[in-house]
Amino acid sequence: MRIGELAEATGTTAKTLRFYEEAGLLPPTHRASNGYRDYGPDAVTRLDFIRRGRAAGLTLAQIREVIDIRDTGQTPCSHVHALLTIRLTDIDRQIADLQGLRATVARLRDEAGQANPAACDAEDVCRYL
Amino acid sequence: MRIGELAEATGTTAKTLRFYEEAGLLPPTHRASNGYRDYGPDAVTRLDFIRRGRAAGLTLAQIREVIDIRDTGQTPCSHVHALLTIRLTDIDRQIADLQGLRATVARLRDEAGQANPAACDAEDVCRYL
DNA sequence: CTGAACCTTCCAGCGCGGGGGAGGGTCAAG
DNA sequence: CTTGACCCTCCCCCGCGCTGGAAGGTTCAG
Repeated sequence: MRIGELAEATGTTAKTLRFYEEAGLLPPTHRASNGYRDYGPDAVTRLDFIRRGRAAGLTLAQIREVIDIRDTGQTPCSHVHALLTIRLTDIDRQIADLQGLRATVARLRDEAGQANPAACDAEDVCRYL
Repeated sequence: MRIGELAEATGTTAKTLRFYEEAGLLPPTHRASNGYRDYGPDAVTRLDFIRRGRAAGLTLAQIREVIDIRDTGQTPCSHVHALLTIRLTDIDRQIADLQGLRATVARLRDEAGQANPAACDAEDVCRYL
């Protein structure tokens, strides 16, 4: 299949597919005699894999890591497990950070009171922040 | 005070201060006869304001908005209130997104099982993702 | 024959918040 | 007199994940 068909089949764009190839996420594929890229059906599988990784919040670099391991013939499962564990820790930290931030912002806002310009003093400062 | 002193006093760098001036967050300041920037003590106040805004997750553009309102002589309080309300909504959405993502990633990881290479098939896919 | 819809490469830019380093002036101490 | 610590402007670069556009080749329908 050609790049446009693959793009449509996987819900992405030809631009992105060329970018993925450049980034090492898709192997350089066979070219037809006219120079057009010619993809087999496994390209769809690989792109689905990439899409799922993205949806799990993995970076392209992390996904490429997994692909590289697999391409050396190893089973990347334990690596994926470790990656997802790290990702979970990250997410938990982000949630905790955001919850702390939420409390701070809520406090600042509630101290303000919507129509209380007196809380702004004459200096270069708004006491809300 | 000179730019390096101001940087040290506010826990930032001279580079960043020049960048803030360029971005309209710091007013172009008085220059000494040798061309060096010469800051008064209110620069520290303004930088603290900027730092607090950053800590609340506001973008430089949002902080500049507030500063611009204040610099036209108005009290930016109700604007700040609105800004923080929007920011709260954003944070809540981010937290919800992350909690959904956390559930997804945790499920993927727990399906994997740390030492279960059988979950990797021979195709270009790891069933964990 | 012409036009549209594909494809190719290469180069540029976004948004965000700066950082690196070149190439040069200035100033005080030793 | 020199050394070192500052300061100045200028322009380019980072990560991240693409996206847009120019300039050209190919293929197919009408």
